[in-house]
Amino acid sequence: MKQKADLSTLSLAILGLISQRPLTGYDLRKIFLTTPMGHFSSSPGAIYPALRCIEDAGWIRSDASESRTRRQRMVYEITARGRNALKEHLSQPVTEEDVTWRMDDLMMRFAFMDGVVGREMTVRFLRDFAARIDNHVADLRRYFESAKSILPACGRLAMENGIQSYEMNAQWARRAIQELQS
Amino acid sequence: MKQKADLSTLSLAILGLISQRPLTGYDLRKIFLTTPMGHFSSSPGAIYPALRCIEDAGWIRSDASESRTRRQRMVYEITARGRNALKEHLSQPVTEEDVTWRMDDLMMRFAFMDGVVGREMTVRFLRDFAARIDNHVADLRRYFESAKSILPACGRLAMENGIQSYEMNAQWARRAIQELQS
DNA sequence: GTCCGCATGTAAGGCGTTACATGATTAA
DNA sequence: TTAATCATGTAACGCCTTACATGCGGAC
Repeated sequence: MKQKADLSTLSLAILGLISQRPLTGYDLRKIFLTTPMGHFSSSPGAIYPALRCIEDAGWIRSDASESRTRRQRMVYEITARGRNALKEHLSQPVTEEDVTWRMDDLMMRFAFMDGVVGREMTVRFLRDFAARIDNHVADLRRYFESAKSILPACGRLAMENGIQSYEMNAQWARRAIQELQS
Repeated sequence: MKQKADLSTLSLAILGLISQRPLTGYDLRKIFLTTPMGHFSSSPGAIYPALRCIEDAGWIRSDASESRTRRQRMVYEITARGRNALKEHLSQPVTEEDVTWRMDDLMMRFAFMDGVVGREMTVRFLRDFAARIDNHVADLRRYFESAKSILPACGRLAMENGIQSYEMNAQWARRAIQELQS
């Protein structure tokens, strides 16, 4: 009943952050509250249960020695199994469904690749990402061409916004590849 | 206990679609399954309860006369109160929080403005939208400048993606204003 | 008369939100 | 010693998801 095969976006954010350096739950809260990372989630009622769940899976461990004072501060660090789980999760291929429904999740996956999956895998991810988006944009354009004559003005503009968002992401990915390879 | 002051994104989508023409629950499902509208939601377990809830609020009504056969097909149409509620909801000012956490919702609001709030209000919405985004982008850039030296490569690129997404939206809004005024 | 598609729903569960509870440590 | 801040958590609820249940009508 534990062992969730895949990570929720929040769990991924938490595991990713802890993979970069040991953190307490409170540190995580501060990060979510004070940086754009918080775009994805937020506060105690979500973070502490998720932390517990990730700990139960054996992916993080609270290191008592980190807390010099006798305070009840749980400093979590990633375990070897946790790093493997993260690596495997970040190595999943980019699917059509990911692009259609989970763009935020894809971007989160990308954001934590440094030091976990290697430069080559990162570039492959970006290439797949861009290619999947190209396909998806082609689908959207097909739909758009068939529907635009019956769409009201705002509906049409909103749809154009959606298409442009995807196109911007594909362009960004191709620029990112250049930058990572330079 | 009913009377939810504001609409969930799904309820807004449903009310907006029904405001354009009478629809059954099944029609809505088909729209969500076969068009990019479905990006926001999906299937029976969400749609039928939401429909019931909107009906209980008095915003839509099932018109028995629409079903020629004696089948159990509920054709819903918007009521005068529903149109008012929709109009009021779409007239809400764009807040900093909307831009930070509910961009999807904002785009949905925009998409249903035709025939509900008038061209002038629509243009005002877009102007506010663009201005709020400009502010938000300024905040993000400030953060980015202070953090980029310590961010790992992928984290930095992901952050740039976020900023560019917002900028694209502001540009889109300004183009949309031109188009609506021409 | 059987099967498929139309059409509406319910049940259980996941995951996040808001609001509240609780206690330890530090600064005044 | 009192208040603010650090730090962790629980309870109730909202809303969506997946999976299943049900029953009518038309095509063959």
